Amino acid sequence: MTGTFGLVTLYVSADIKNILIILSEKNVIVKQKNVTLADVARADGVSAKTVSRVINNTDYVSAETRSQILQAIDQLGYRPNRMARSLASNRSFIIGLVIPDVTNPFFPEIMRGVEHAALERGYNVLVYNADLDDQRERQGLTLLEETRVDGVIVCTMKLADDELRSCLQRHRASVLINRVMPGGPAGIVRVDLFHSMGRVVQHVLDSGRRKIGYLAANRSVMSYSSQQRLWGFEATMKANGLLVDPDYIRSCAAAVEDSLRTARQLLTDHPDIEALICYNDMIAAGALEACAERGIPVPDQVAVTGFDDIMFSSVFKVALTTVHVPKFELGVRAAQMLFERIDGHPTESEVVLNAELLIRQSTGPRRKEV
Amino acid sequence: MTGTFGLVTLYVSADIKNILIILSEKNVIVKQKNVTLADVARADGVSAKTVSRVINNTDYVSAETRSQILQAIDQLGYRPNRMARSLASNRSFIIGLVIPDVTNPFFPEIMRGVEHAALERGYNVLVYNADLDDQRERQGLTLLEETRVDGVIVCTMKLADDELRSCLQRHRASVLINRVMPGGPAGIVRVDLFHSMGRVVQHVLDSGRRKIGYLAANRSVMSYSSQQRLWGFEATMKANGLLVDPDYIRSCAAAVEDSLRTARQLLTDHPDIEALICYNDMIAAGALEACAERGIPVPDQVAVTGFDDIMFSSVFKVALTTVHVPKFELGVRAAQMLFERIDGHPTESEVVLNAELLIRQSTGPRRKEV
DNA sequence: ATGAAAGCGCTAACAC
DNA sequence: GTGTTAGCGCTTTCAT
Repeated sequence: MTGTFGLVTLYVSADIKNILIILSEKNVIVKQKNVTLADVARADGVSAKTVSRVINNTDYVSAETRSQILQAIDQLGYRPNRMARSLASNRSFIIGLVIPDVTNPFFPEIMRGVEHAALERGYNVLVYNADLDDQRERQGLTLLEETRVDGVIVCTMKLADDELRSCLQRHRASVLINRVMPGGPAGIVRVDLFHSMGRVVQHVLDSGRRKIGYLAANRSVMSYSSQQRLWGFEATMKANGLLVDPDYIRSCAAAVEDSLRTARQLLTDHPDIEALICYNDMIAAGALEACAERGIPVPDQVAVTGFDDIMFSSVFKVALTTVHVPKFELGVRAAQMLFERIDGHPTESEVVLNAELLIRQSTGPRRKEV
Repeated sequence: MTGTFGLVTLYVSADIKNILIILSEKNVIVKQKNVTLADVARADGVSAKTVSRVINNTDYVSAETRSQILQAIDQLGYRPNRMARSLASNRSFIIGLVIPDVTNPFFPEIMRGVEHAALERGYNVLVYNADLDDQRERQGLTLLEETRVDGVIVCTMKLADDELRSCLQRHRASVLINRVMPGGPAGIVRVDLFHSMGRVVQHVLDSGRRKIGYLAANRSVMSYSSQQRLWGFEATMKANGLLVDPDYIRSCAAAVEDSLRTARQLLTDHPDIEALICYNDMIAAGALEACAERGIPVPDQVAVTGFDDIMFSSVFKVALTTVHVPKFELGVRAAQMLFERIDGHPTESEVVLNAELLIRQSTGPRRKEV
């Protein structure tokens, strides 16, 4: 083929589809696109297998051959095709991570933990954000299966036990974060949501408050995590001889806007409320806003608590009392547990990490004179 | 093969490696693992290609055959292998998204936009979080290349122009968010960072303030985005006949903790400061904290501004004046632009979306009596 | 220490 | 409408 581009005439003999022509100011670079293992092998006069040995660091290859191959790889701009590699080896070195909502700062921290542990082991992480939609949860799990990831880490979701179990069953290995599944195929890494919420509630009751509102997070179905926290609340109330009026429990989406609306309504319906216990920090942010709007002093009149200890909980209108959950660590441990399972040597089936009550300004003694 | 498990004797004739035996309380389920297209075809007595037609919805297949195949797929639990599919078709239907920091709520919103647009087009999104590390940025771009994604969307990063250009060059299609690259291979979707920051500064100056501190975000290298915002600040100061004292400009990591430290120091060094202009909302959160610690009233004594309008900026100690950036939209447009490029019909090379000054409580008239 | 051949699961380009 | 034949780019046997 002959073509004239500006002042340059190119003579190209190879397959035209595989040629990449780069024109910069002073020079013309003709490169082959889609360079394959075979191309590298050909350039070096060795077999494909030898090149494969070099890029995978398996078996011995003479130092000389190796460096020559490395050089050719660099020169040709070769990048191994992961798809082909996975297909042939039946291993993708990718793990999947399904999270319900990236916009909740709780999950990005888990992501970071998973990534950290994965990178260390030479794995890559494919993150799927379900965006609070249970249809998307299904889609994510299916996509990851089609991608033939080596394993999946799933954060607490709305999928029912049965469906989730059968989804996980289909994966080579799986780990659940903050969700239990007795007799399920998955490893479990979690904190004790029930008792942690209990500690929050006890802390609030200890300051002499009795009329307690609860802001729950649930749309259609209640997740395991919503359930545990709510039960923790109820159990602690009961343990203190207090009745829980169902009208003091409201639910909303785990987002600032929605919880603000819900908190407003609750405060209007029950102006005598002395504390707002929230499912998580995002909801607590809305609760604090609602109090601020109404000029309700926190904690002098109303105490507010969150859960998770997201990065921003200390800079809210009032620094938030919450439960510090080791998010990064949760991610790291989940990944490690997954690798054990991928390798076929699971040592533990469940790990419970510590979560600690973190007392800041949004709780404390009630000042009656208000 | 014959094996005795408990009371059950199994006679299995197929390849033992491909058998999955599920023992539940009452029954034994023998399933084939790793079901392939060929298995489905065999079960139905049709050719592989016909099955392929059904799962891809290409060409016509008689309704009867189709429903039979669908049934067999369901019964066998078949899941197409994306790796094999990509390898054969040279299309992955995956796009890559590289973001610098998931823990900054700015990026999750972009993610959602990209995902939204991608899902609509049948694409999946592989997110790579560089975790504020330029080495990780490289790794991400390389991983995506090895994965043979159909295109990449890259959010403003620290990689130098030359290196980024050559990375993008290697991809089939690419779009940059909030970063320009003249003559580069990538499409561009951005907001006008320079002028938006200018508007923020003008707004602050208009309230009569003159001693302005600037909290920049940069570690080793300044990103395009850091640069634009800083320049916007400097240009507006100059346009108002004000000198910028370099010691009023400090830089820190874009995280609450670090900006708190930096803001403290700046306020100590220059107690006469009247405003803190921040690179983004996360840094502004730290600035507000520093003011709160010192009992400095905002905005009566010091005004504080952010940039991005992250979800939490309205619930900070003082509701933050900031620039509302259409994050979701940025993601959607970037994805759409990428698809045009993947399809080989790019219509636009650069799109500039509107960003608006959002005035909340952290700015306003200075109250001299303080 | 290196190579040859087969095949991973799928799609593409043709047949029929 | 449906089947056949080749690969896609790599790893795996098994040779040598």
